[in-house]
Amino acid sequence: MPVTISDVARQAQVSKTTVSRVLNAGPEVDPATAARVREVISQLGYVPRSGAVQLARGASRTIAMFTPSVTWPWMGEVLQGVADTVEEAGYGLMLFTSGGGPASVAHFTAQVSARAFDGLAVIVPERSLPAVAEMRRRGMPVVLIDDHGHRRPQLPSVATTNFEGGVQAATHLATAGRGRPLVVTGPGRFGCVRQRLRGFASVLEPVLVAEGEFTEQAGVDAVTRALAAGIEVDSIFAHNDQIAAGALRALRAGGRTVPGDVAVVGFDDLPMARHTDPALTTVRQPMRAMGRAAASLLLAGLGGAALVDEPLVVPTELVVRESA
Amino acid sequence: MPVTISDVARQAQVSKTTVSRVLNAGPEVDPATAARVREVISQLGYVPRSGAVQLARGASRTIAMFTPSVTWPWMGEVLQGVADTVEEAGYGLMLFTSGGGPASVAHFTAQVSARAFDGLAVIVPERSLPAVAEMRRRGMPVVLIDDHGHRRPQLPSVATTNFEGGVQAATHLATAGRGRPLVVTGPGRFGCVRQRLRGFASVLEPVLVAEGEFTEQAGVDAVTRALAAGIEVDSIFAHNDQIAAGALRALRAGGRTVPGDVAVVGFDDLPMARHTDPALTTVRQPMRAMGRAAASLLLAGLGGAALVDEPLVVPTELVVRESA
DNA sequence: CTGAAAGCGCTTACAG
DNA sequence: CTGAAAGCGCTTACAG
Repeated sequence: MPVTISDVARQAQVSKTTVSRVLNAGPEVDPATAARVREVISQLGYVPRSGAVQLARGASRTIAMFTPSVTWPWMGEVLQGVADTVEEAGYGLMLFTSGGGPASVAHFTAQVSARAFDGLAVIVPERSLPAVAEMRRRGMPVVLIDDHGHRRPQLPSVATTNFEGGVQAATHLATAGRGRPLVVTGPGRFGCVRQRLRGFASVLEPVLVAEGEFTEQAGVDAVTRALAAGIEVDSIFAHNDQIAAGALRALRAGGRTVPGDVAVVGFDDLPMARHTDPALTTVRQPMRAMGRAAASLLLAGLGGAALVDEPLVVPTELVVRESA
Repeated sequence: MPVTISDVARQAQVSKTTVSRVLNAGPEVDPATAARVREVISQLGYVPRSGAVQLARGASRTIAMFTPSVTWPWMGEVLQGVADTVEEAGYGLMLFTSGGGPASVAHFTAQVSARAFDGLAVIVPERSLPAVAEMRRRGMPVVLIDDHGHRRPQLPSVATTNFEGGVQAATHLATAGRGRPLVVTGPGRFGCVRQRLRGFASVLEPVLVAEGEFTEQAGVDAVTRALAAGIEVDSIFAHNDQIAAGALRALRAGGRTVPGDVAVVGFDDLPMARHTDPALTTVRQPMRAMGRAAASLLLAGLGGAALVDEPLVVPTELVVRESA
């Protein structure tokens, strides 16, 4: 029942070859013939079966995104950036998650082997990095979306300006006359943490540093401890918005006003940053733009462009709200 | 270079038919033969090309999710639920967005016609509902994820208990001795709004009602207005967490304590609900479970089960935190 | 400019 | 239990 290329050919009184040619804008077809074929195509509502095209061409015009989880606060933005770009190119997008453990990874790996897609955008997979590198080695075009400031010389990637983000935060604070900052960082093993700190310190010194997890509780703890120790600071640079939210809470509990007594700057610009009280001034990570960039890079690679291992860097941007 | 079924057949000294049979657990194959074939398969690392299988079988073992946007606060949860379920079934998942307007919808529609996937999970598409109904009519299995309490008798769907959610909020408040509630609703055209309100009022009466958008600003406005009018309430039921966040802010600005003077209950349980101050007590919409249910329904439908139009209902759940 | 034919890599009656 | 052959719906040299 579904219409095939043969139906179109018959109806238009040409060969399947010719139909295929007008479909794919192939070598010149007689304009009149082409018009007739196009007429029949739209009349019959013909759309080539993607499975057939895929088999004949050896390519699926589909790319995949592979990520540990899709529930992370900023993941929607990345995904939307990838989805928009992929769609504009007329490609399909497959989504895979590694959160289910080895079974998930195996499922994904099988789809790679099955050639279900032509290229792959990956959010730093920690554990499964070797697996991804292996896929690349076997010829699967890959680009990493690097949210942790890791350097992966062996893979093309898109990253953001963590050092510069630290500079932006510090400059804003310094301009406002703040000179006694506390920096509440994430775990030091992350490249982004070291870079943000170095950037910040390059503008504002000396800085007090408290290292912790990337959680709200860590922010509460660090600030509560500082207050208890009698350490008086006039500003806080939190390495992500959750830490900043915790800092806000601890400051309020400690009777400090924000930004009156203490100015607070976060990092990421999660959706929740607008909902804290006061609304958070923060260094925005351009997650959607990174998603777009990754997809563009990948698409360009599929189009024949060389995929270089030098990371493509999308800049951070300071978003000024009420907390600083 | 990539290994095909022919390679396996040759190496195992059987026909492609036999290889296919062990691959698909077809009619009994001699155990010894099967073992030998399996041996060769794993030795060669053979995985059937998905495009070829798709063409030969007329099915892609892939389902699609179609949604206006992937950046909505709870969308990650839905998507994760769908992704997990689909993965467990060994299916692939394609993702499409309608946010790009007509071009997006056209892109998606083309993929439907191209039979790029076997079934479809859809987040209420508002505008494009007719298009989706049309797809269903043409034989594409569809299940709706109904986040707005609409009734779509013509399509299978999964929904949640909006009425019961209202009951849960009211019961919690009533139990705590609150008797003068203000309900800040979303737009009355949404079924979920009417149901939540009716559920609430069935327990706690009379209720003051303020209707507005589903935004934080709407919450600020409604509560600010009420306070200015000298209306004294001891509790607020907000129809989503953003409204609740606005209410919290307005209450603080008005010098009221929460939950001391006024208890506040939200709806949704967005990630931000833990980060408000005080943390929000709210009626949790089981978005991940709804995603799982939708995918399960769809998969069952592909397996031959009848897809009934009666909505599958996943219950809400009250999450008690600090605000009430 | 156009077409016949082979081929992409599987699955599936049909025979045996 | 096993295989030869046709078929799924396209694309792509190769001829003309």
